Amino acid sequence: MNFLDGLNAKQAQAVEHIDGALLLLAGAGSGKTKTLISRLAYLIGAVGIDPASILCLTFTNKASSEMRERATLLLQNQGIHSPTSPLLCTFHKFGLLFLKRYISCLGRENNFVLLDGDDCKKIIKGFESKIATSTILSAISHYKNSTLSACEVLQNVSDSEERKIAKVYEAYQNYLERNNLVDFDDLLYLSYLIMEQNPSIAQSLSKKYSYIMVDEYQDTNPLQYKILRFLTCTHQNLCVVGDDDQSIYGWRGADIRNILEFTQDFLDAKMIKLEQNYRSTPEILRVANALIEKNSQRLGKVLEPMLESGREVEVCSYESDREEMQAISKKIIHLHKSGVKYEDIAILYRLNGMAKGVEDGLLRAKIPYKMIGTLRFYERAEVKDVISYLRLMVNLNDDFSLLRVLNRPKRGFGKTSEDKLLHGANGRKIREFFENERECKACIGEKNYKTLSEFFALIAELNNALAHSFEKFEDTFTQKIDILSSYPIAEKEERRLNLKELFASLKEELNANKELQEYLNDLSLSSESDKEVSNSVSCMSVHLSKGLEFDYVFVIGCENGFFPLMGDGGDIEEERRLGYVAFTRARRELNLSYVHTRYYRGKASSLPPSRFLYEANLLEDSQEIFTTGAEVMGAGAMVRHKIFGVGRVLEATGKGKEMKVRVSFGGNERVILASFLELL
DNA sequence: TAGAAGCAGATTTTT
DNA sequence: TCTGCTTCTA
Repeated sequence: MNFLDGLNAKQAQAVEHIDGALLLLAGAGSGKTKTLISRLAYLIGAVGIDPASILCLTFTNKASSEMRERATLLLQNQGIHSPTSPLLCTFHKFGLLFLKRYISCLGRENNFVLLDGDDCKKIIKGFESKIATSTILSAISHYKNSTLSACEVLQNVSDSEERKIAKVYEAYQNYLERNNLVDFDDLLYLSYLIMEQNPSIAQSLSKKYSYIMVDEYQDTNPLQYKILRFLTCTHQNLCVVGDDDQSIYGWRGADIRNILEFTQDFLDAKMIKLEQNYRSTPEILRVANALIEKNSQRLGKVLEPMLESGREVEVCSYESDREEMQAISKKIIHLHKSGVKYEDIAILYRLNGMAKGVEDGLLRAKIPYKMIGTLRFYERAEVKDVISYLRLMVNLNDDFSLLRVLNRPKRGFGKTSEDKLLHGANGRKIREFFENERECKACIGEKNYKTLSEFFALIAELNNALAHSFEKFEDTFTQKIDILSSYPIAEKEERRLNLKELFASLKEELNANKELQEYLNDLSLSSESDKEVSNSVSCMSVHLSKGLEFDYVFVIGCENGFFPLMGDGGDIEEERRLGYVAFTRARRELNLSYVHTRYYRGKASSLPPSRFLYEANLLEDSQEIFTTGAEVMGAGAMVRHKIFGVGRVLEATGKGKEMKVRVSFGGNERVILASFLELL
């Protein structure tokens, strides 16, 4: 058997570990995915374990499909074909499958509708409150991910705001239950509740899945941890893979203690460290190691370079963000001319707010680029509109979808009428209210009643068309519903393409005999229509870059305050891990830059270089730069700048930290924040 | 009803 | 600076 081919000793050791808990601590670029896939194939192909008893959980669809494809290929190459296959999916998909089967334990029907973040926001807004919906939503999410019910939260509130939020949580959860709706967190939270209330279900599931693997274990939250505990209640065959140094979702409830304490949590758990890095040059790894070493909460590992030496990590400073992008554009063009493909280059930033400047800069330099993560496919308004129609076709009682599209395209049923309708329905379903013809007419008027009636007829017509054929359905839809009518002409073409894509995917799934309802739930679970990046520079937040790699990486905005980001609730260790993730994306060259004046959210800010640059030994003597007595920098004074060298002050404006000076460096004039200069 | 104008608020976001 | 919400006006 050749399942161990091409693996190093540690990787092979992990693959051959069969029974008992295993923590595979896999540093960036250490062949984590390869090892995981080899282990999956090994269990099936070499050990002879029934694939149906293997469960493999990931966080993203991308990760699970990649694993599925590569493991299948590996097994095929070994001539192994099995009638069964392992369950390989995201945590949330697992929750969805679980609820489909067991939600009846909570007295609910299994035709529930899965809500996305937008829908949840709207529901929350319905419960009037002065607190920001985003605050409430993230609090509720946090409660669910900590397995706290509204009731439990209410018993432990300490102030009035918390109490209000808890009340909304209670109302929200009741609402979801009444309407048989489920949010993302519920997929796991309700699954947890069911297993907690029905130990026999947990046990039988644990027996069914006697080998469990979890990818990106450092990102698990307490809820996922508890579910894993249920799934392993009859055995300890849990293999988790992760990197404590790449835990960057603490703010979303991920608990780094899950990975730090794994070997204490699971009996006789073994830990194998993968520290050999096959991705980056020694120069890049030296910098990444130096940075992450400054963290105290870690299991501890050092990335060992396997590649040959390359160029030193470059640190550049510029006067403004605009100049920064100009310089980076120049470098990119230069790289491209020397044969580097655009798709091997990435620009990373800590804040999405910096994306705009990056885009402008690349546009000006005529460099093809791709902004990743700006807007998700299924979050686009026109896509959501169509989805709402589809949802209504499945469930006429879905009032959210109804209210979203009743007046889209415009049917003269505006906010006033909507308010009347809701007020009149008084908690009843709109459909139900509509059926009480006389009462409803009296409430919203003849004209609106007719609109509503025609609307319901339209939904019925769509259903009839779909029953006939998909083509008939698509025809009817496009003819009767002009979704794009209210969008500006400039946007229409792109939106039309999105709809085309949506219809194409729908057709494909329905042809594969999928139910419309099933399609809709899966759609909510799938994030991006990952079009393959070809011939363009990738631009994204550092968070989104996790798991990706590029030959050339530019990390912009390395200013103290932006990266690390300082704000309340800021966690310097997590910021540092974020820096580590950013640095370790690079294979050949890493370029870090900071600027003296950055325009962000319409305001200019002048911040010193990132402390990470000092911690990674890329800059020296932070004190000297920060603490120069700016007050004495009058005209004529001689100063030194880290980058521009020695110059003479021509003019000084502002006071203290805000003080700026105009300096001549050998004839070149620049206006610089005084704190960046050293007085000679 | 629907578009315009005015005003607050704005990390990171795998599902 | 930009978005999304509320209020105002034709």
